[in-house]
Amino acid sequence: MSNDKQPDENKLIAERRGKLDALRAEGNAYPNDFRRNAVAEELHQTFESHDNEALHEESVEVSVSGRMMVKRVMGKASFVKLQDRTGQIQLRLERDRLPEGVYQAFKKWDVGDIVGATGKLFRTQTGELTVMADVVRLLTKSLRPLPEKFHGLSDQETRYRQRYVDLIINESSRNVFRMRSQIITYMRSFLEAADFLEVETPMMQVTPGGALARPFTTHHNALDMQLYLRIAPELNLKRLIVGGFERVYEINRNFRNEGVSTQHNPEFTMLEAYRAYADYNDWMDMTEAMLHGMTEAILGTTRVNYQGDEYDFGQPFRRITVEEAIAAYNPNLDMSRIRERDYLVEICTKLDIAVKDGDGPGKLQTDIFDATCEDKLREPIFITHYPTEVSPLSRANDTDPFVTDRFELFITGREIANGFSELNDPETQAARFRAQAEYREAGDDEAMAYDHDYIRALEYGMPPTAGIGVGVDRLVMLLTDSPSIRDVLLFPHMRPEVFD
RNA sequence: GGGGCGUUAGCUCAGAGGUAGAGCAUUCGGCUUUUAACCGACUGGUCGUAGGUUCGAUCCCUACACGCCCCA
Repeated sequence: MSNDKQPDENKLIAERRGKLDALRAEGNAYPNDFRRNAVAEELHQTFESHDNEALHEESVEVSVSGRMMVKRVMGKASFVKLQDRTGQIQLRLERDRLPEGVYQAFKKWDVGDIVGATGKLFRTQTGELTVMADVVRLLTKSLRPLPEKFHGLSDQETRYRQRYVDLIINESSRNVFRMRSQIITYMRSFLEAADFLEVETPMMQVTPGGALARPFTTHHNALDMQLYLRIAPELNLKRLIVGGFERVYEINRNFRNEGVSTQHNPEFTMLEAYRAYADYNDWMDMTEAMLHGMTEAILGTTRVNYQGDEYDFGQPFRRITVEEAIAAYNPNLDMSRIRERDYLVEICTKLDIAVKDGDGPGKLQTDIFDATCEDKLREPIFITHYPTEVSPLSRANDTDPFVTDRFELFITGREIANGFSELNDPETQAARFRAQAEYREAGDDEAMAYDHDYIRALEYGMPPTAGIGVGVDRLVMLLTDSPSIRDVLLFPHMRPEVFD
């Protein structure tokens, strides 16, 4: 056993391996017959108002277990703190209360070991609820020392690569992931309450669609064919609307073959939801209601602190069009010419935005919006009416077909959600796909592929529908005040570690 | 892809062209109500990797790796 050495072995680990060898010699070093009947937080709550005298009279015996995070030996008695999933509970060990030899053995145990104990509750002189151990057992030997007790673990790389250590040490990190779970649970309950059906659609697709992005490719050996990891579930979810489910949603991973940054991870989580007989205005209302309710339920307030600034999720969010936003942040522009390609090219040149031959006025408008408006949209705001040219799956506006009935929600200068009334005219959709195919041939590898089956589905008739996508990771970042997406992903993508 | 910063003991961090430092942890001893427990003694290093400059490099230079941040 002990010769299966890890490459980063050191003296501290060697000492613990020696202790493990001794445990093996004595019997089962990894027992699984200890059962607890209480967890820390529950005990603190239940006995919050019980003083030492009351506890003595009640004579409450409990069994607890967890990781030993503190070990203070004072001669013939010791204090220990065990950390379980709810918090920490203190033990007191006295040599003369424990069976012969147990206390001597305990002295060899290390901080980080998993320990179980049974005994009566009491309060120490300073009032801390504590278990006076009559039984104490080492349940799992920890071979690796934990980070230093005061400063903890702050090295970012180790926190991401060895998330298990981060979670052991950093309460704040545990809280981020608890809150992430609550946020997703809230989304589910919000949508379930509105009679949405949760579905799961393929991660591996023959034709990647539903977004403008570069896909990951993979290969199916038995069928000898190329497959793509999905960049969005959109087209499949709308097939389900055609199928008659009318209200569906999926919370799951998308994969995009792009750079890694504080805002981007190659795989990330999206909520996508589609609702028949609704339009993009209905979804703006629902999104507002969901975020309002979510912040209240999870944070207890609709005021969200993010990186030193406060954002109000309680008020109705402003709604302005892309062109209004461009006008607001570029006061010198001649808005009467804002759809003229020549004029837009001129502006882009001034702004140092690269213009490609195939870029029409809609694309150029969007580029100008991205460059001059996006990062200034701090308070929650819906930007509406994105150009049809850059919205191949959105329904064109009835009175102004240059734009679509689409919105994006921005908060802290970041895109949080994207929704629109769906294009359900199969012939128009086919034409939009053809246009995308031309962009692709012109060299745009983010352009959409023509999806024949999706057109066929629309030909059966998709009821008037609107949908939304919400970037779950970015929302979690906002509500947990996390500066990087890696802080809200349990195992963020990292370059492989070299073990030499 | 470009730029900036970083990489020293298990962890958190100092350091200076001339024998590598602290605190915590570990090891040993003491201590029966501690709270970063305390007291005493000891131990622990390929200074990210590879080259170069130099009498001498962990320090200066170059490249590379990994990470963090900013930009595209």
